[in-house]
Amino acid sequence: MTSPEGYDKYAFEPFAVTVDLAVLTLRAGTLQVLLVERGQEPYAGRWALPGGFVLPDESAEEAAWRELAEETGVTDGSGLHLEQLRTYSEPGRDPRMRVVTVAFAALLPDPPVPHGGGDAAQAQWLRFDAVGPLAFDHDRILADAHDRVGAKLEYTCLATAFCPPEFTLGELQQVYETVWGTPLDRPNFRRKVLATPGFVEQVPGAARLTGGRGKPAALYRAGGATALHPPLLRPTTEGRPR
Amino acid sequence: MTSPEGYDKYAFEPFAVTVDLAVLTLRAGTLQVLLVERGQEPYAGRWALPGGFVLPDESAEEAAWRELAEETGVTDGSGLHLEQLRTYSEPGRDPRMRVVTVAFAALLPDPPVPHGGGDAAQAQWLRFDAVGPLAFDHDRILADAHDRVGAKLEYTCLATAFCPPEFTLGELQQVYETVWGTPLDRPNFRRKVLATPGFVEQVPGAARLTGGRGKPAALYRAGGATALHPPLLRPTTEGRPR
DNA sequence: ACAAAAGTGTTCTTGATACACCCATGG
DNA sequence: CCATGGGTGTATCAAGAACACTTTTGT
Repeated sequence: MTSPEGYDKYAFEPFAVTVDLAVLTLRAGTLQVLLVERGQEPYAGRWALPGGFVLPDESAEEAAWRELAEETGVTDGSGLHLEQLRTYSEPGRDPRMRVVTVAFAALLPDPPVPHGGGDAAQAQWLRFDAVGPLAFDHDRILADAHDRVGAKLEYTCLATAFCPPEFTLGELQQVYETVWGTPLDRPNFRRKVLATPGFVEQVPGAARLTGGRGKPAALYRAGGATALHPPLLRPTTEGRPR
Repeated sequence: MTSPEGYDKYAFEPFAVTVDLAVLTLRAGTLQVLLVERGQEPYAGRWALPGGFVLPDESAEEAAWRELAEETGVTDGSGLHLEQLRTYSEPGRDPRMRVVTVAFAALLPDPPVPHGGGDAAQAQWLRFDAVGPLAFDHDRILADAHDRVGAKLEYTCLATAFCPPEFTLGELQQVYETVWGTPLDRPNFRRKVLATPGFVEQVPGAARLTGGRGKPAALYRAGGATALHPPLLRPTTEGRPR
C-alpha cells in the first residue's frame, strides 16, 4: 500500500466519482447518441454525455442504471444492455476538481422515449457521425464506446439489444451495417445468424411488412445465447486495431 | 447531473480511489500471480492483489505503473503489457470506507525479479490454480483478469507479452496452452502464427536448445502487429461465455 | 407488369483439423 | 540408436464469399 499509516478518510484531496453514459440507438437507419447540452461553465453550451455522481450507497453500475432511467425514462431494464467501458482518471479532465469517471455504454432499441428530462438539461438524440467536439474527454469516451460495440458485434449476440422485442433479419442486418459502416451479403448473413443456435428464434406465424413493398419478413426474438461461435467477422479491413 | 447545485468538493463522503493489479507470468510451465500477504485487518494474513492509492496528481494508469515498478522492480516498461480491466465499486467491498478500485492486468515474461519489496508486505509468486480465497473481492478481479487474458489471446498478439524478447515458437505455444488449459497441435499452431503478418519475426541466424535434448529451435521476436486476423480460436468449448 | 424486399440454392475458395513424416541434438 | 523436441507436407472437411435465382407483396 502507498499509505502505510492506514486509511485516513481525509488524507487526500477528495476524489469525486461519477458515471458517464454513451447511450446508443438506431433511428432512421443511423446510429444516434443521447447527449445533453451543458448550461454552465466549463464547456457551457457544448454537448456532453449524460452522467452524474455515484451516490455514497450505490455502485457505479447502480448509478448508471439510475442515470439511464432519469435521462431516457426507461423503467424496465430487461432486454436493455448496459456495460461498463472503462474508467477515465486523468487529473486534468475536469478543471474544477479531481473527477474520476466510470464510463458505460448503453444500447437501446429504436424509440426509447425521444427524450425525457430527468433533471438539469434536456437530453437529445444526435447522429453519431455528426457530433461536434463534446465537453471534457467525452469525444474519446464516445469513440471508445463505438469501438467496443463494433468489436462485440463480432463475437456476441449484442446486436439484438438494438432491436425491439420482435424484429426481422433485415433489421438485425441493418444493425451490423450501420455500426460497422459496411454492407453485408444478405443470404450469407441470414445463414450465419440462423446457424448460430440461440442467437434468434422465430416467432411462429408472425410476419411484417418492412419497406411498404416487398415480401413480408418473418419475425424473430432474441435467443438465449450471448456468445457467437464462430464469430461473425466484419469484412476484412486488414490490420484493424483493438 | 445529480448535483444541480454544482460541484462542492466536500458535498459527499469522500471516495478513495485505488488501483489493484493482477500481475500474471508464466513460470515453470504454470500460470502464476503476484500476491502480497496482508499484515493488518481486515483480512489479515490473507493474500491480496498488490495495489494502492491513486495519488492526487496521477491517473489510474500512472498509479498502476508505479505500483508495478514498486512491487516487481521492473524499471523499463517497454514490451510490458499493462491494461485496464474494469472498475469495482460496490459500496461494501472494503469494510473501512468507500473504496473504488480500478483493476489492471499486467503480463510479464518469466523471471521479472522474483519479488522485490517496494514497501509494506513482501510480494510472492503463487500458482494461479492454487490461490485460496483472497482478501476483499480480489478473487473476482483475478478471475476476470484470467478471462480477459484468455479471450485476448484469441484475437490479439498478446501472448508475446508473456515471453522474453527472444523466444521459440514452442514457448509461444506453451503460453496459449497454459492460459487456456488445452493442448494445441504444433504444426497447425506454427503455421497459423507464421501466416499472420507482424505477429512474430525470425531472428536471422539464432537458435537455442530448449529441453536440453532435441533440435535447436529458431528464435523469434514480437512483430509490430497487435491484432490477429483471422483469430486463433481455442478448441471448440461450445458456448463459452464472455 | 414492374419494383422492392424476403428468402433459397450453388459454386468456389479459404482456412481449420488431423495426421504422417523428416531433422537435429543429447544421452 | 533411441528418445526428445523442432519443423514440413498433405489429405480432408467445414466455413466464408460471391452471386444467380425464386417468392411475395404494393403500385
